[in-house]
Amino acid sequence: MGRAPCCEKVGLKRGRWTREEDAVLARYIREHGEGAWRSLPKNAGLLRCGKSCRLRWINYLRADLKRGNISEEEEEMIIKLHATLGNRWSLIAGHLPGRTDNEIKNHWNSHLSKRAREGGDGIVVDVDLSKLPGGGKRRGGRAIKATKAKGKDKGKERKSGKAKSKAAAKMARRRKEEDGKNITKEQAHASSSGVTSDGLEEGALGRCEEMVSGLKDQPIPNLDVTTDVGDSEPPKAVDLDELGGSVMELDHHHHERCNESEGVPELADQEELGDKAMDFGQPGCCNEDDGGPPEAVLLGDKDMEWDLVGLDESLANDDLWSSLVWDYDDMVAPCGGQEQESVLSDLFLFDSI
DNA sequence: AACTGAGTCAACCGCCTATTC
DNA sequence: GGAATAGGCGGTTGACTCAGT
Repeated sequence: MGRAPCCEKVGLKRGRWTREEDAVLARYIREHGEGAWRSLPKNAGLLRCGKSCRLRWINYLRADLKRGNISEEEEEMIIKLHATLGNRWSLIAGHLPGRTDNEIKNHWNSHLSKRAREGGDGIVVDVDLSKLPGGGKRRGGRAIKATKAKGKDKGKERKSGKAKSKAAAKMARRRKEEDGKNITKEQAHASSSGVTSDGLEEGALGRCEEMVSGLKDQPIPNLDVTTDVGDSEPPKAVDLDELGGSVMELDHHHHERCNESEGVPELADQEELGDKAMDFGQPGCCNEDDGGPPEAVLLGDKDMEWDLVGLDESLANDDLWSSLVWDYDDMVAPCGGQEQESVLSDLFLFDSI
């Protein structure tokens, strides 16, 4: 009964990851890059499921993670995005630099859901998906990433017609099943206000994502890095132009996950970075206990909070920079966040409705 | 000091889509 | 065209922590 496990689980270790395992995983990914998760444990010598490795990397070891408490600004953003997107945590996380879907999901379930139910502060963008083509729920699935195409079927952005209709039939069946069930108010709201089908993503929400991308393309007004980075500090936008040819010196004295014997990359690939050279300073200093202060990234004489394992990779593939799009100082206007709200409203105005 | 209940969060599970063969 | 595989997602679980009694 039941489906086969995602991988051979006999003899695999489960539960919390040890620091040694973290180090092995981080080093392997630094050397070989992300991907091939299924074969990764074997190749890296880890007694873990590939999925577990992926989760560990994404939720904990990745370079651009922002650790510490979720700030009030971030909470506001989560509430607003959730009102629009529903439980699509990965999408929400995509708009909160340094936060993972798991982290946001946990935070939501532990306190924000209650607060959202009670207070309902923040904007709610109501979108009745039943009025949209294929209004329904998108679950799981691999995000389409051009970079992943690697030359194979690059133009094939969506399913083939047949596969699509097959999946659509499946979804229809599923929706029919769900229609027969009693759903909670919250689920209903999420379903009606944000969750979407493939069709929608090509349409209205797809445009929404385009608008987000559009924002990303906008010149980011200022590089606001501080010397005092508390846990509650909102994420900051980074303008590469501001960096100019400056050297980013990465201080990792307090890196909580880096194994001393492994170290961190000393210098990112100059070709990848152009004139933005990165000096990682003394490699491999950090093997401290959990809970150490956040990482500092020195930009000339300025510090900013960051975690550093694999930062070179993030820089190389632009993921890091492309995710740093929200500048809260700019968005949260003195007049009570109206500007932020207007940005969000703009994001979710569907002219097709 | 011992117990308990609530809160937190890392990790797991099962299902999904995309891609490859 | 269909099966197999890989990877991504949201939901759920359970270990752990901590405040309250």
